[in-house]
Amino acid sequence: MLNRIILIGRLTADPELRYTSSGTAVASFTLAIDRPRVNQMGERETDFINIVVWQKLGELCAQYLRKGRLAAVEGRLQIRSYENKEGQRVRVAEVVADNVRFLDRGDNSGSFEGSGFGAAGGGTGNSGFGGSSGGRGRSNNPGNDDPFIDDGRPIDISDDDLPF
Amino acid sequence: MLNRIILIGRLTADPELRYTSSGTAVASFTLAIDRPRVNQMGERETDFINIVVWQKLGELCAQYLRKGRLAAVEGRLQIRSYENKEGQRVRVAEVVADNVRFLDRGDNSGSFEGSGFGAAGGGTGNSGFGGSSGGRGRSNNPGNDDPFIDDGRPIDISDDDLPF
Amino acid sequence: MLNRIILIGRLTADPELRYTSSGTAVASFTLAIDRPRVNQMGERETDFINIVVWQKLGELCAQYLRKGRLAAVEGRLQIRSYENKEGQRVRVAEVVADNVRFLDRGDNSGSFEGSGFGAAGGGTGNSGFGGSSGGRGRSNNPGNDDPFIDDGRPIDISDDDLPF
Amino acid sequence: MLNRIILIGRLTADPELRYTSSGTAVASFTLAIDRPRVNQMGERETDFINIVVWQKLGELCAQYLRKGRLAAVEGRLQIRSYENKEGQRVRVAEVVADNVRFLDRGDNSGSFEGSGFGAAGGGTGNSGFGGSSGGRGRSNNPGNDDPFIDDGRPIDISDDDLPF
DNA sequence: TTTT
DNA sequence: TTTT
Repeated sequence: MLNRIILIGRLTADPELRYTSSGTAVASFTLAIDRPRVNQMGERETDFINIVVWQKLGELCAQYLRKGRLAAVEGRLQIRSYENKEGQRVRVAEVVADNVRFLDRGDNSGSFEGSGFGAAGGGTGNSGFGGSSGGRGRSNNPGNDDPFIDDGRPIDISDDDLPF
Repeated sequence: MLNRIILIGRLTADPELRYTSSGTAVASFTLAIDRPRVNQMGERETDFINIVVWQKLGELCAQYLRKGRLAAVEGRLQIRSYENKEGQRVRVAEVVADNVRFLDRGDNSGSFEGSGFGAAGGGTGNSGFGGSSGGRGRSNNPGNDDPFIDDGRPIDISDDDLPF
Repeated sequence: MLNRIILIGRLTADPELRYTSSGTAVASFTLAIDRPRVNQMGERETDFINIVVWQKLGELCAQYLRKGRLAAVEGRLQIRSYENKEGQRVRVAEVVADNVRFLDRGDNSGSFEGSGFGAAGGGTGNSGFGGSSGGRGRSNNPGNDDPFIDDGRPIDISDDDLPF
Repeated sequence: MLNRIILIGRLTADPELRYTSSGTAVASFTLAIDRPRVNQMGERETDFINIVVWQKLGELCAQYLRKGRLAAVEGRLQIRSYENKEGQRVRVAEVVADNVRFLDRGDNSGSFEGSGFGAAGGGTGNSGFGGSSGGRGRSNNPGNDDPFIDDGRPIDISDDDLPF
């Protein structure tokens, strides 16, 4: 009935941008978020939360966000379930973002100012990607050392994953 | 830096109430939440999200919530990582709730009215649990058929899991 | 940069449905929300928060919500500033909702099941209003006893108020 | 039943720190938050939202936040109603924060790193106020030129305003 | 101005 | 009354 999450954290790595077979952009990255309190051993723990951003907003994330940057993400928690190569059901939690704010500019930034959903709305058109625009896929990973496998994300993104 | 989630959904089963070795109560249940839109195949999908509630508020959940009930949950998304019996790292997503609202009374309800954090705060005293108040543990599960194993939750809850 | 509010409360009265001069629907109602704790005098206080819902979702609210009903509202807090008839600047806080959930059915309800943003998106084509579709306006209130005046809402809703 | 708001914006001025007659700290400031879209006239509008922060977290805000700084605020929307000197009822909306994050350090900052609720919890013992710790009060404002009057905030904060 |  |  209602599913809303708001996160502020730092990217653990540069975003990855991929495209579905029909050319829809999807960016993914992980946000590191420190827990508010230290645990029993006095250590500060961190949650690493996977974020998925579709379409133009995803392209903006891939363009402007970088490892270490601070971002605010607003979206919906989604539990995806798939079968891994050992035939076991694996459940993956990820946040499907519909609003992302870039909260620091970094040291090397130019005149770019904020962005996110608003900017995405006003955008510059759909950038015209062809079908399978060179993106990563099994063929690019013959050694099967695809980091997404361990990670629970499918090698190829199908249009069935589209949330809209 | 910030991690806040708000959910409204229905319980897939009655809550389970357990106790840590030091006697702290912890309730857990799963919320079924329909996605706002149908997918490519025109099906309405559902996310099943595990909720964990500590202390008195957990006991209130165990007492008043039942399978099928509608509840609002407010908390923090936590990614717990542990090693399963095959020695693989498994990541479990769960929401640690600090506020729960009971949104329908059910047919057989008495005069009970609402609850959640407020009630927990003002509550009626700490209900006097002894140290290890009989809770479930490995000793209660000699056959090792513990449903929590498949589920990614440890058989015994240790005090290290306490979020406060 | 980010402005998100989620409320659950009961309607203090039936929603009011009006139309801008160009025929856009807008519903408004007030939600009564009890504070989580009692105050110094041991009284439970209540916040009365004005909600505004545009377009089709507004029409659904007007159709299904009634005084006393429980609703969840998700949106943005907006501070509107206008000049009253004494020439003073008045600031009005209201929540512009983009998601509303109907959380109880009431006693006399039929088979209606949930709704809100999802339903609004897929909707039944409940549209096609003419210009000023009979709505209330100054001409309907010659005695100037319009409750909206005291309330800080303009007598006529202009298209300038549209948030989209 | 539930009332949660999350905001990210910039302070319009330095926070003000006051104390109740019993010595409880309360900080207040205003957050400027741009609306996500431009209005009919193509202008970007801004909401100015008053924030109130009690106790130690309020003192941290007063210590570290300054005009122009970016902050994330999490709390509850409260509608306070009082009678002004003309005898009219005035309603004031404000957010009572229970979590504040300082999102930029500014140019002249030292080594201070983040803060907010967590820091407030573990804090550095910044306490020990006497009864009426020199704070402002009517006696300090014989000329009645108190800026809070226009603002809708009472001249003296009474302990009745305490939300805990 | 208010809801249960 | 306002911030970048």
